[in-house]
Amino acid sequence: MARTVTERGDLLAPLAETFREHGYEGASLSLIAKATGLGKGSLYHFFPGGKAEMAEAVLAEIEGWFEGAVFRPLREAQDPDAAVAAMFETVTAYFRSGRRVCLVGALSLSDARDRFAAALRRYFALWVEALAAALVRAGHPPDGAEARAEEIVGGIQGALVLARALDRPEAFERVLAGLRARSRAPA
Amino acid sequence: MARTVTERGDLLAPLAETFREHGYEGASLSLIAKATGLGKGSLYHFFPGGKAEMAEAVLAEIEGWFEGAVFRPLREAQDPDAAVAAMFETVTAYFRSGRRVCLVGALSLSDARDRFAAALRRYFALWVEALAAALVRAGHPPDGAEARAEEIVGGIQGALVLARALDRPEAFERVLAGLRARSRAPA
DNA sequence: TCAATCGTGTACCGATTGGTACAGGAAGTT
DNA sequence: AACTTCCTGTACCAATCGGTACACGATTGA
Repeated sequence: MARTVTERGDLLAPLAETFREHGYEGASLSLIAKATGLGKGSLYHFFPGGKAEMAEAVLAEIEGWFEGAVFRPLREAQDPDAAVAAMFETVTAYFRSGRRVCLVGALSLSDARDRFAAALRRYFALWVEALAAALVRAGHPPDGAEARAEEIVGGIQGALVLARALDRPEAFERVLAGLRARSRAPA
Repeated sequence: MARTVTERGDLLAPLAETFREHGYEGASLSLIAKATGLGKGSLYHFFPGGKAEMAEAVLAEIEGWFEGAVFRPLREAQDPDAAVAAMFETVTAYFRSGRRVCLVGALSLSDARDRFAAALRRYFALWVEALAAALVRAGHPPDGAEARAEEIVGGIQGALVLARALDRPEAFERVLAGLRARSRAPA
């Protein structure tokens, strides 16, 4: 049979997109096979644990991407306010202005939440923690910083829900603009 | 065979809970049968359209409940600021302080979004519209009112995502308290 | 009392699910 | 050239999916 020498890493992107579009339960193996162009044999070769292992791998890759592109800059940037601004830009691009679903958020509301509870919690905990630290360094009062960070991270997730339900991507950008304005350092 | 004379309306509550817990795809007919205590024969007697008709009925009932308990009070209350406060209390109770999922929001992120697009859009559009009207009557500047309403409704949805992912219901109440504070009439 | 209607459970349908088994070809090693 | 490892597609599995058919019992009205 033909051999294409696929790398496991190359599968993560189409896998993620399939899970985003159809959810965990809805992403059937035949859909996954179509998206990756691989048969079941190859899929089970790379992911012996089946669908669950595929989803775990995707979640790990997402967390890694956010760690490098969002969380670490928030924690370490020299100008924390600029880092917060960059976060909004990065997130807007990542979610395609509200047209793309957050897989972590979608899984959190779904049936599969319990199965991936640890990964889901870690993703949001890291985000809130990093953002709260940046807000404090930018001059926000420390005691309210975590609550404010939760509000912003939650607000982004809610904006995705709203934009998708209303089928109006501009609502996403508008809500994010409001969140950004309010995250500026207070006078 | 035994006849229990079930009413169609009595089925909506267990149906809604099943869809909330397992999503649309995940709510199998056997789960639904167990939750309602009815066999397939009875279910298809009340809902000839099958699962899709059950979900439509549940969404219609949810919209009706929110119309009476949330949307109309926002539109018609004599004290609009008190109506906004009441909305936060009603919503907190309805979502069991973040332990209960918003079915409309969850469906919006799921595979089933396209199928129920009209109902999902209407629910959120009604909510944003009613809230924006209340904010204006409470003294908020009219040009930013819809954006602010979107931010609040989205914020509630995001708080549900966050509380569920973090498995920390108090995060829901904390975010809602912040939203409430910011929805007060400006000086 | 008899017939019609309404609810109901069970059996069944084809299709699809996630997962396994395996044969076999391509590439690399010796 | 023989051998091994890796990757691949196909065939197959039991289980479950949403949905249909239908027969039976209870209720109701005449």
